[in-house]
Amino acid sequence: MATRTRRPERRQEPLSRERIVGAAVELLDAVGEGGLTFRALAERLATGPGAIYWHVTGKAELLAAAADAVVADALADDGTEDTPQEVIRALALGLFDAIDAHPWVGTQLTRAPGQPPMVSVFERLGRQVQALRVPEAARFTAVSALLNYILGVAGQNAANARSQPPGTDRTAFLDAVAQAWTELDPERYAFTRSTADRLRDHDDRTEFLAGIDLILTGITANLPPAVD
Amino acid sequence: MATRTRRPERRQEPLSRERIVGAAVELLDAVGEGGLTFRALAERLATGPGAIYWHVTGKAELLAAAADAVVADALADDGTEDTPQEVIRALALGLFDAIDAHPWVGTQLTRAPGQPPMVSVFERLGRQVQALRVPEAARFTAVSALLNYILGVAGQNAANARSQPPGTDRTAFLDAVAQAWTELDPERYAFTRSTADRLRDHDDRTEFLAGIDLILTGITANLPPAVD
DNA sequence: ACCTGAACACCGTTCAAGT
DNA sequence: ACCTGAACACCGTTCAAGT
Repeated sequence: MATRTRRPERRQEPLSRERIVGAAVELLDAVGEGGLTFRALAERLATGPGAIYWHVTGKAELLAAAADAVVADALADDGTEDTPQEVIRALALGLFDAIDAHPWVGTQLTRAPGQPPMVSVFERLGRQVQALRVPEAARFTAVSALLNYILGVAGQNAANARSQPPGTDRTAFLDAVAQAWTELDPERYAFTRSTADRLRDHDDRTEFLAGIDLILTGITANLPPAVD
Repeated sequence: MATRTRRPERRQEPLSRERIVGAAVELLDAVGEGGLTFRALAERLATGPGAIYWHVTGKAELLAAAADAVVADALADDGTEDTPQEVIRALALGLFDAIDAHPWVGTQLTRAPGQPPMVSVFERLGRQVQALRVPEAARFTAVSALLNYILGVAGQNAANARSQPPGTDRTAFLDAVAQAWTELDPERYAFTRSTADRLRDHDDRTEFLAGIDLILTGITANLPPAVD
């Protein structure tokens, strides 16, 4: 009976929602948004496409679950920052890094408001905005601005990734775009042309954070003085 | 021969890129993102699906062209506003209204940087940021923040539209989400729960503009004093 | 040059049949 | 309860054949 115990069969564990979502994340990372197929996923799981439907209602839910898994991971640790600004920056950077590592998440993040895991982000941002002493009437606006900005960057990241085959060199990509900018009409696109160098040299992460800081500055600009 | 001149045949004009894109916009508006099909579009144009490929390379280009047509329309008039802030607000509102009327545009707007028509938006924002006396080194960040915020709202709008059948009542939708918020765990989602009323009553357009103002405040907060 | 429409390859999803 | 995989409906795209 040695042969039977020596090497477990290909199908090690039974299928489960967890395994399916995990395999979906791997597939999405490997081949990008267009590569997630029930057939490809089934092959990876050594089963037929129909089996997946026992654990997941369809592709939309699968995609959402994959994105949620990645984001939940990024939100896992609460951090030990001091000021509300620092907490917000850390939260935003955590999301940014997750999306940077899994660009397809960028498109999935934008969903009807109040779906997990974005409601968690909303909640965390809200608490910090509150801690910043933003008056109640202005909090929704402040949190929405931060969230929309984050979602915008996320979507842009996803679009950049989609426009290139997965794993393409980032510098080469930026060089190409910057080059295209310098070839624009000098009159109609004077500003864009003059910014080509900045585009080429900028660091996405730093730039993202600078945008967060801009919004934070706006949020805290006209706060009533503290009265404790 | 009266019968021949009385009523022109179904196929009035010859096919053209313009007509195709126009029909695509109508179809997208009528049935949403999922409804744009080469077969449905061909039927609307009283031709076969293959004919479309003579004028357009594929679905991606068609979608992009449809979005560009809508956005170009929204950017058509330059406005007569005075301050840079006012110009930026008017530009942003123009985009917002276009996306509000054609939610599917929201997903198409996010593309590789420097594609028309977003490079026009970038350019216009850049000129105003310059007019605000933002120093050169900070302009790229400022414009990116504004643009990413706009794209985030656009994407959120598109997601909301997608989550509902086209033409669903907006108030009912917000009521449902707000209701869901009030049913969240009181401890873990204290802030979100307390914001449900604001969500229900807020006006998207006003809120969007308030976010723009927040970023503008951040951009102008620490400018060096004018020295003219 | 431009249009036609059948055909191809591929996809999400279903479902009768199995264990 | 869970899995299998053939089958269905539908899609983007191609292309030989027409005008």
